[in-house]
Amino acid sequence: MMQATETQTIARKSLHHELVDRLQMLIINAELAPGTKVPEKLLCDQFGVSRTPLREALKVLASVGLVRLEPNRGAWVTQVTEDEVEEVFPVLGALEALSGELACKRITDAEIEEVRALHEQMMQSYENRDLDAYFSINQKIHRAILMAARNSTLTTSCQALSLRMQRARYLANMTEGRWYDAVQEHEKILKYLVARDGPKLAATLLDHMDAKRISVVRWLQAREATPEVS
Amino acid sequence: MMQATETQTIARKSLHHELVDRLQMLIINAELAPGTKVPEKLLCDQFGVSRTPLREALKVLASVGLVRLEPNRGAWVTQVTEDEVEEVFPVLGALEALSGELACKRITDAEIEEVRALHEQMMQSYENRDLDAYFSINQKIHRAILMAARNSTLTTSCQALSLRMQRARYLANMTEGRWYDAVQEHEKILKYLVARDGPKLAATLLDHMDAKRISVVRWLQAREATPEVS
DNA sequence: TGACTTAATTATGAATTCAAAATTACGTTG
DNA sequence: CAACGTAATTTTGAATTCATAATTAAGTCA
Repeated sequence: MMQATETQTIARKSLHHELVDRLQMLIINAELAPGTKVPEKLLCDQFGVSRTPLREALKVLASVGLVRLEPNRGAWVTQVTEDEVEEVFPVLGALEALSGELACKRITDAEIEEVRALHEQMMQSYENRDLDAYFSINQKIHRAILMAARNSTLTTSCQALSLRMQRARYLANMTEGRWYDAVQEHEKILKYLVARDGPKLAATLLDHMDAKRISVVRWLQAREATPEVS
Repeated sequence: MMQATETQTIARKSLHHELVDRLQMLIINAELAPGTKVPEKLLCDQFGVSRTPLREALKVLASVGLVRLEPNRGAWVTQVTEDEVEEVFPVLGALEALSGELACKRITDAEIEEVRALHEQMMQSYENRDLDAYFSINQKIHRAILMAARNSTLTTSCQALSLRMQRARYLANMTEGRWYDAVQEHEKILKYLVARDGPKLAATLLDHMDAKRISVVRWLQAREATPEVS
């Protein structure tokens, strides 16, 4: 009746587009380690593609800052630096604040219920001290608010910057105290979303992002002071 | 003593990077018309390059939304739609507001003087009803504020979105009334920058962008109602 | 003539090839 | 044996080639 769906899935996007996604994943999960060279040949073999589409994908990744292209020396996975964090988080904050603002105007009751459900799941993860689950749900909440803003340009911009900050689980570092604070912030986020109070939600998201920035910078600084672990 | 600088300049960036810039220019100046197909072969001939680097450049341009890639049907120059304008301007507004906020914290007295000089030039252009000069200087002012914010991520994000809105001189359409208002807004922008009043500057830039959005949408709507001119 | 097939042509996506640059391996000399 | 210089190897950037999909042109039949 129909071909295997996998064939369709692979055929759906062009090769280079598929590769952009795959490479992004590898970089975010630090399977391609920050600061290392992108092993072009190896990846071609692994994905079973030629260098042409892979290199096309690398150009795209370079344009969003996930890799750096050095003339005649290939592509290198970029590292998250303190300077970069200080730059990206304020921008991300402004964009998330806008998403909150817009979401309050456009979100449906059903969508609010979805966020509430996610929020409760997240709280459960907090109780269980299950950091992986907490982060996964956390991201879903932010994405849900972004979706409710009904602005694909905003979505794209936000996600591009988020990706850069998501690398190597940098965000997964939380002290007990920071985790508690983050949870409190999320209570406010839900409250203002339910109340559809745009300005207050925007302000809270901005604070939330700023607190995250401080936490990440602190961790990077501690990391820097520590001798490199293999 | 040294090679011709042009050789250096050409050698500095890779071919695909150079092509990204060139194609961007062609699209912004509508030499590649919105809605038309990107003439791959012709451009290769004109630039004297093979398809490989040109196609790499097209993938990058697609990722920022200046072209759309249709599977097996090539690259098409995207059109500025009303929906897109309604999406992009709020995001650009949030980013410019942030740039104003940050600029007030970081701008030097010398830089403020530069902006003031640009502002005066722009006013002169307004007196002379020289729209081209006005727009050129206008952009320089916004860029100067952006530079003063000292945030390259913000700069990149802003410029990517600005590019999309700059296409085909859409912004160059102004009624006499809108032009007057824009000039008033710019007086406020300068005033708050000089006073280093971040919040007020941010708010003014936001309003400025919103007014621009309305003006552009109005023009697009009028355009839509008009039978197509060659 | 005008709609529909089918064949020729062209354009696209991706693999391959090739020249030039960078890296590595090796040998030489102080 | 350590530093330098040179040759072999690998990698990179870009041109070329090739299979396939899309478009155009030509031919057929009502």
